[in-house]
Amino acid sequence: MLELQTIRENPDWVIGRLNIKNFDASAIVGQILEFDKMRRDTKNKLDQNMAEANQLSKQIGFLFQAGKAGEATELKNKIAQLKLAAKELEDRLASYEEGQFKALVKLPNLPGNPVRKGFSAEDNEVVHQEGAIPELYKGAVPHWDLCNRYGIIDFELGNKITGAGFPVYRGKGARLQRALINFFLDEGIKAGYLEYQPPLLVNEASGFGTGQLPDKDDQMYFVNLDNLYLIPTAEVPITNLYRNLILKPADLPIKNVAYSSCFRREAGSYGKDVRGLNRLHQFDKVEIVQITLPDRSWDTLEEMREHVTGLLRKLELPFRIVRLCGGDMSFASAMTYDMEVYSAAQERWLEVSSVSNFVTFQSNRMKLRYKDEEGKSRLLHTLNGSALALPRIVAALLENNQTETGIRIPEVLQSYTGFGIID
RNA sequence: GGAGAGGUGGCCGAGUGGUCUAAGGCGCACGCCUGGAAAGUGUGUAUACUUCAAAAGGGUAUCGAGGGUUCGAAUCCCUCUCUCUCCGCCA
Repeated sequence: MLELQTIRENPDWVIGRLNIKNFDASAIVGQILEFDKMRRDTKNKLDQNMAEANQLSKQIGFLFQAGKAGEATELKNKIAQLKLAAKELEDRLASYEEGQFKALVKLPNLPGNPVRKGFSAEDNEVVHQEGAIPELYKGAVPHWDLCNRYGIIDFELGNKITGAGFPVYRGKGARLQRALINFFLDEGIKAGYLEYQPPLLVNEASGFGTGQLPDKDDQMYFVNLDNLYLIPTAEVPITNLYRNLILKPADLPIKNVAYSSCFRREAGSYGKDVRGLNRLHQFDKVEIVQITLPDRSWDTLEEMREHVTGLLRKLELPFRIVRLCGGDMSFASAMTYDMEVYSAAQERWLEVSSVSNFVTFQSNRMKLRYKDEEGKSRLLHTLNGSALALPRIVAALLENNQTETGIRIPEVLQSYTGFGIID
């Protein structure tokens, strides 16, 4: 949620920035300013009204104590009139506040300075690429065929017990999952992150805090009986740990890492994008989250990008980093780097991580603040990134490392897997 | 699932209709005291909105949430919610 003050002070600038995200904000910004004026006018009237009523009430107390019941009755009538007016003012104030809030949560986050205007993934800017694209032997196949051949991931069994998008990992496939999770967590801890294990279900307030609710609730699984949502990413519970807090600058930065299963309905996806491990309803991910002072967040974004880069290097995967254009960025993000690995048998880049700076967008929703030198409350900045999401890493590892005699496991993982080849 | 007890400031905890502008304690900040520290001692210490050019100051709201009674509610009534204890079930 954007800060009201920003919109109030620079409405045209806000509209201009949102244009980079191809979002026409002029009508909504106009609405917000209109509601703001009415809200403040009404609040002023109501406050004056209540101040008068409060004062009269106090006088009645004294009059009763002094035994002057007659004068007290007179005042009572006066207060009754004030109350009547107050009720009407209160109702109006509430409707203005609601109108303003509803308009405010419709606005996406403003893109940061380096973000370019663009309409789709085509317009994203490749800022880095490294690692040799492997040349596979003749007869190399996509990962879903490999999974089948070596019996390590069973998509059919998942269909049987749950449905499409819920694969079953088996034998060395299961072991590889566990190895990757441990490797990613250990690397996070080495980089100074504190490990957490969050709940996999969250309440509505948490969904709102990180920006999944309202409006994107059709992307989350919902547990009807208890009004809980299955998390689409550990970002949601881990960031919301700090909801409604005022932190001390000395506590910052907060650096957390968490493994969790992630659940996504992925409504509307289809085709080759969803084949095999490319898009799942349930998958595993290690997530890094940072909370920083405002002047640190852009450097922190680069630091997090470096961390993820290091992981991809150690896994010996060819990868590239793209800076998302305005049109491809998420609702809540101010800037996002996508990390993509090359999947040699599918001959395409697969997104395995998204590292974003949300600046104050989430913290404003969560009321996550700190005290500055003057003792004023200010919003903190939140960031997060996948480090890393498993399925597409597994897809790339399987495809890129396949040989005629089996699938080679990268050196760095072998102490975790306990084996060097899948055959 | 059943029964009961609770939710008060950063924390603990008092408060059953008007001086609550929330006692007291702990913690924290800044002083005093001290050679330095501890102890002692003094002062200060919630959030949001709003008013104001700004600062100072002021106003309104907030004692889990929402509604109600009343001139007046932390306090009385209703609904919801969360926590704890016991029973049941159970990894």
